[in-house]
Amino acid sequence: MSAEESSSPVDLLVNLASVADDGGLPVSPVQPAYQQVASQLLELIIKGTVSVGERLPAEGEMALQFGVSRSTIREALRGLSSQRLVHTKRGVNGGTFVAEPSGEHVEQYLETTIGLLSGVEALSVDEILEARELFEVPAARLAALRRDDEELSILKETLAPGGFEDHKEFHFGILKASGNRLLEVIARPVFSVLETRFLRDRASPDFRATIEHDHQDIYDAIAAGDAEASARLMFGHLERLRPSYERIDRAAHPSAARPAVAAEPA
Amino acid sequence: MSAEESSSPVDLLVNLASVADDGGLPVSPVQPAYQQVASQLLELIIKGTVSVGERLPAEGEMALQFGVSRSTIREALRGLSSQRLVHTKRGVNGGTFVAEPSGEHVEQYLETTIGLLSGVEALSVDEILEARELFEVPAARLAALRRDDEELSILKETLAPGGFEDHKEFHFGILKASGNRLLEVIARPVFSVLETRFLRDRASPDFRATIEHDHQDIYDAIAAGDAEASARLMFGHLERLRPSYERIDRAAHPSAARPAVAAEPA
DNA sequence: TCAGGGTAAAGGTCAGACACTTGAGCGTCA
DNA sequence: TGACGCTCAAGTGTCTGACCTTTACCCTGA
Repeated sequence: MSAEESSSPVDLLVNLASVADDGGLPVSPVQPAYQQVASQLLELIIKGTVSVGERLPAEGEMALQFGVSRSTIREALRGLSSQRLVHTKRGVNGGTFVAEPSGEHVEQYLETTIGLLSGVEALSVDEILEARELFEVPAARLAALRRDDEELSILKETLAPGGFEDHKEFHFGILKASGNRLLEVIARPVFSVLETRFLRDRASPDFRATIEHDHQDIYDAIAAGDAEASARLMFGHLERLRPSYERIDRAAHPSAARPAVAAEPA
Repeated sequence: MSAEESSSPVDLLVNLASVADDGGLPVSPVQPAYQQVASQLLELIIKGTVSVGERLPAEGEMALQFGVSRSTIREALRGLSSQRLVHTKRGVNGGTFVAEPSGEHVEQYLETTIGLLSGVEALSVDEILEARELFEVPAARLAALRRDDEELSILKETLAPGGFEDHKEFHFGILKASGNRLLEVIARPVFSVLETRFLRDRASPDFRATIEHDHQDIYDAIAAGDAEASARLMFGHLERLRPSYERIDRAAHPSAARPAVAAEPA
């Protein structure tokens, strides 16, 4: 422990040797060094010991401080950077920086994972459809109450021509207008998974017309600030779409066939 | 391209050299090799070219196939394994395996990320509280309709002694009883973030008693199968808890002060 | 004042070596 | 015959040390 300067941006923990728990039934005594390093860095980030945008020591320095090789440090860093907790820059003044957490990445992650879960019977289409209802119906209600003019005009633009993307953008627009960013971040990937993995009849003749008609009605309700109508119409819209999604084995859980619970129009 | 045996479990893509897009405004022409490798492996996993539980080639083999060094392969693998897309085992018959996606990890990831987002003004407590309401009120409604005897008895156990953990377990029990695993996976971390980061008055005198009383009422409604009462009571419960959470700067968005939209008791 | 090249810090990549883990096969001994 | 234990080999984990590449900054000269 050379107490030479201690001028490093962060005083890293440095105690690779302790075993930590695990909890798993299989024995697995120690974690690999790269995991231990990653855990310690993660802790620094979560606890705010290093703040967003701050630079971590150079890889070589960290290797010295942790008492491991640079490769090990790099492997730990790769794990963190793939979770968008840090990002690296090359060149002079380069280095590893604590990343600003972004909703976008969460969405991307959720989309991948929900897709994977559904492909492994850990999640049925019914559950995803139901969750979508649970998210988007209230979102429509909130949008009617909170949308500002800009959000409204963006929403309106998605009504007109009938581009493929507009279907998606309409729903995303409502989520945005709901004013709840957590809801938005969570509901978007749910929507995306349904659209990209389970939607059939994508080009059916009436299908498109029905959707566009529904969207128009929902838009009108939101524009009018009628919360309950917005919710009711969104609910009807989603129910109408329901048969268009492919069903896969509904495993385990005895979930009722038709939820029909999300909205309760007066 | 040695077409010697081609007996490898997976025929990897091998085309490190193409640049791929990026989209970012900053120039950044090519991606690092480890990212390209990670992307290609990710694609194999998402598209199901390699299925869950299957073993990827050994690190050394992949290094040959991709035309990069083993360190590069390992860095790519670390990224994937930190997202729980693969996991590695040592020893004979060890290797890198496509992981079974698990809800648990999603929860853990969401908890971390939501916590981080809230610590960076990208998410206000109000939004998280509102989202919780949006998730748990319908969950209570669904639980009343779907809970089986086992779920009910587990729920009952969380009522009695008043342990600290029981508060949490009660809410988790309801999410489980809702029968929607996606809702469960998403709502649990939202709850956890609120409890661990924003809850004050944790040990207030009446606080505990109020909570336990509410829980009892909700339990009774669920046990009775009264969906609307369950939803209404859960809504009331959450509204009552609301002042116990710390407020932070509500940035940007003009979100209304009191949502009070999640439930609409008849 | 501005353009151009040099420089050095830091990440990216490579090669090769050795250590550690662990299942499987084999052999020994009771 | 069966249980114990040894050895082996495949594969990940880790280290070393080198070199390449990128890039902000400085210095020089027109």
